[in-house]
Amino acid sequence: MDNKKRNFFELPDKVLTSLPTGAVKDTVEHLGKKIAHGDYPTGAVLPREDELVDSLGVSRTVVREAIKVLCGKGLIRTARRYGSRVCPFDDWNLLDPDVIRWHDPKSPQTARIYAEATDLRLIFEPEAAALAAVNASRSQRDTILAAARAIHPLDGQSSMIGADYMFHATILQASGNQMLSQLQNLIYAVMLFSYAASQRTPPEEKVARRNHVGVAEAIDSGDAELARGRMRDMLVLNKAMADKLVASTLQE
Amino acid sequence: MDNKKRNFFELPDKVLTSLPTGAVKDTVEHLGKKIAHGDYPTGAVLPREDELVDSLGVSRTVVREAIKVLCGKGLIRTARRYGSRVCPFDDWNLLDPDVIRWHDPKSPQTARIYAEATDLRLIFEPEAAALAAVNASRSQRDTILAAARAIHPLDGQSSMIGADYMFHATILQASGNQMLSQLQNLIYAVMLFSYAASQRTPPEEKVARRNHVGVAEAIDSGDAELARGRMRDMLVLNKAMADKLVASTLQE
DNA sequence: TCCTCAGTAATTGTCCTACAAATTTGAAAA
DNA sequence: TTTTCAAATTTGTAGGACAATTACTGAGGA
Repeated sequence: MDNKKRNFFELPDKVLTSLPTGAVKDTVEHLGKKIAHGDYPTGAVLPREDELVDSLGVSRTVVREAIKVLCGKGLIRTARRYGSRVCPFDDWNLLDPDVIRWHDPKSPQTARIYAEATDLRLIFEPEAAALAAVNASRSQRDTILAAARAIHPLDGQSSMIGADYMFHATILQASGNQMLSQLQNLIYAVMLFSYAASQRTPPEEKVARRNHVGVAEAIDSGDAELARGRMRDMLVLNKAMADKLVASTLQE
Repeated sequence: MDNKKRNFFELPDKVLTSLPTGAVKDTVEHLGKKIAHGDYPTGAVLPREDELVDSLGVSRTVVREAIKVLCGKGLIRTARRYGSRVCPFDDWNLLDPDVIRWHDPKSPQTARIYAEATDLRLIFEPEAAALAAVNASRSQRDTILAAARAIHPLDGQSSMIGADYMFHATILQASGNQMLSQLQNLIYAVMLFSYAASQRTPPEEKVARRNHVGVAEAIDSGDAELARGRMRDMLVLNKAMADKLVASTLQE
């Protein structure tokens, strides 16, 4: 079966703000990113609605609907005569797909967030792998195996991330737990960050691929214990690299 | 120190939709609950904006802003000439505090969700306890201990839930991981469901209290391994009860 | 100088109307 | 039966008016 396409696993280029394409979506994205990037620090007041109308070139209707969406995600809070203030970070819906996606992968400020996300992965993913070993369907097992084997450094970074993401996302889905499955957004963000922040060396890539295949085979064989252990080992290694990366990013 | 107030741990009666109080918030809550309760099944089309204007007695502006917020949480999707359809359940932001809160604790339909949430708790709470044993501040350890000891069946259900919630929420906060901490919404929802669906017997309550205090003392002593183990044991027991409850709820 | 209090101004909240854009529907034609 | 095209319908955007709330200002008094 050598005729299988190399670039099989595509990155989800289309992001999924469930808002319809249009001015409101664009405005939400624009403001959401600016806030997540720290352009407006905690407690800062956003420009008035009128000013946003002028600067963004949309109607007040659009500005208001966008602001309401951001309120719903906990990023800002509005009050009459006061304006729109940026909420303290604790109040943000950090697990919201959009909020996760809006963090700037290239910003050192968000390195801390990715460190926490990596810790979370270390908690969830071994269990997800164990559940997947039991619950995965035939086709899911195939996808996981194929994705693991598709991690070829030769194919370019985009293809690698695509396969890597598909591997982890499918395991979460195969766990059979829908809430667990939603954490794939987190994994995706962590991946973008780590790929953006560091180039892995070819030997590291080779190890990564072997580890992924090992996990996939354990899941395929239905061995929950083995799958959990291998996933944990892989992520521990991952976390060690992430911590080193975060430390170097923060000290700059 | 017997003069400490019994009803010390209050339930968070005020819900925290970060939307300002007003017509928009009310409309979001109204529609969000109806959708989460299954009044509009997947793929169903919501009433037109005009009809909502009439039936809810608010302006179209308000209806539209509310709908946009719900779009942002993945509950619905809008299109010109088509209306607002309810998205498939997979697309909902199941970890959004509001979405979690909107599930009807008394509906048997949502029992499945709470089963999944209970599984999730079993995954992350033992680790949170272990982290808390290491990272908790002095006052956090005190709060955890006090909350565990405040689980008195005599004080009434509301007070019990309050103490129970404070116990688990403080542990998550003390873990030092902000994303982990946000899962306290999940715990709160599970708690409301289980307390609403079943009355625990006094002996069960006594066991529950002893278990909580055991975890709290392990955290207080800084023994991460012990804390993890005790939390897991407690939750395994909890899950057994939850599964029994879900089974009986579903077969009705 | 500092405090109190009432008035004023500023900002978001709600309502309304009008029109644009897109897409389903249905009828007409090949 | 299939294709094409027009019409009707529903959400999307724009913009204006006023209400409600509250931060700010300044006058007056202690």
